[in-house]
Amino acid sequence: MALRKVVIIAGPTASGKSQLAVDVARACRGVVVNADSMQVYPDTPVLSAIPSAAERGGIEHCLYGVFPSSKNGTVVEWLMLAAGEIRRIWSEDKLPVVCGGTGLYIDNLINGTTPIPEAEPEIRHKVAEAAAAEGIPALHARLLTVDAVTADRLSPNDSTRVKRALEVFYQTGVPLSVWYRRPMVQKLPEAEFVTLKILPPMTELDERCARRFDKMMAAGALDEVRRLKAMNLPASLPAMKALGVPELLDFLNGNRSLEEAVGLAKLHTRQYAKRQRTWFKNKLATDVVLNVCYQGAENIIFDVKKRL
RNA sequence: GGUCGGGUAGCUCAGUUGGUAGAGCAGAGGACUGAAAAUCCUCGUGUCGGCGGUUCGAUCCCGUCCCCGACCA
Repeated sequence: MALRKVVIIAGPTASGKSQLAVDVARACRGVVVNADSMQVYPDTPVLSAIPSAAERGGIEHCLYGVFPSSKNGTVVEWLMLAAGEIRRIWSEDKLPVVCGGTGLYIDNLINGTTPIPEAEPEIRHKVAEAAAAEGIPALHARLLTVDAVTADRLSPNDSTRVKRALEVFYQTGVPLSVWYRRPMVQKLPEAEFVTLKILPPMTELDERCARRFDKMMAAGALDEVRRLKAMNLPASLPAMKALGVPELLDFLNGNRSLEEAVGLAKLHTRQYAKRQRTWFKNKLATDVVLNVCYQGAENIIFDVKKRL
């Protein structure tokens, strides 16, 4: 099987990855593929920083806004779509340039996932109800009786993972830790990844996050949230958790001043950037590292190009 | 000017019936395989407003001064 190249561009929010992706794509006959868990939803283009037509500069982009905001998208669904797009791009003799800030998506694309049957909605619902009624530590105690290995690994407060582990057990009758002993399956075994990460110092990111949020406000972020609010979606949906959405909703509902909402949104953006930085710094093997935010640099493009 | 509250970690505050103090937030670092812009873990010495006094010992009690807030003049 011939190896095919995929360029991965990873970095924290506001580090300039979208621009870098376009520049790489332009230099290498590329198509940009979104790897961002929020940019898959179409209703917050401003707040989730989906590249505008001008920013795309005539380069083809895909997987932006592909899920309705009412949907609870998952990594695996994204992986299937991404694998499909990447193969299509190859078939057109072009270079896939995967760009995004969601470490989990990129990690799973490169390293694969363990195939586990999907939990039925009724089971997920039951677990969610139990969590609300009894609290996460109680669920963790229950997990301990059916999957001690996973329970030991997890904090009793880790709602996302404790619920997931229980869902898997209730759905399949097999503990998650047993599933994880099986080999991971790669969605694109024929791919060879060229990985590029942007890791700017936090001081630089801090400034850029704040400035960018001001730009988002000027670009109509508040109207965007007003429209989203009118859709009446449950607050638990991922699309409702995009940075800036909960904060601006609080303002629209009269629960905090606009100034306060903006301040909090900037803070949360910064904290998120920090988490992304940690993931990419420690967990993502990398071919090329850029230690400042990308603002155009030919040598980086050249560096990527010679690895293709 | 008077009375009453307050002045404790970067911020908001708790507390010590006198044995030099602790939460939340912020900050730093970290984890991460099906909601991941999610979720979680670790990290807390600061003249306890200043100066005196009482005491073996004061952030805590007393005096005095300074600052903030409310009310009364």
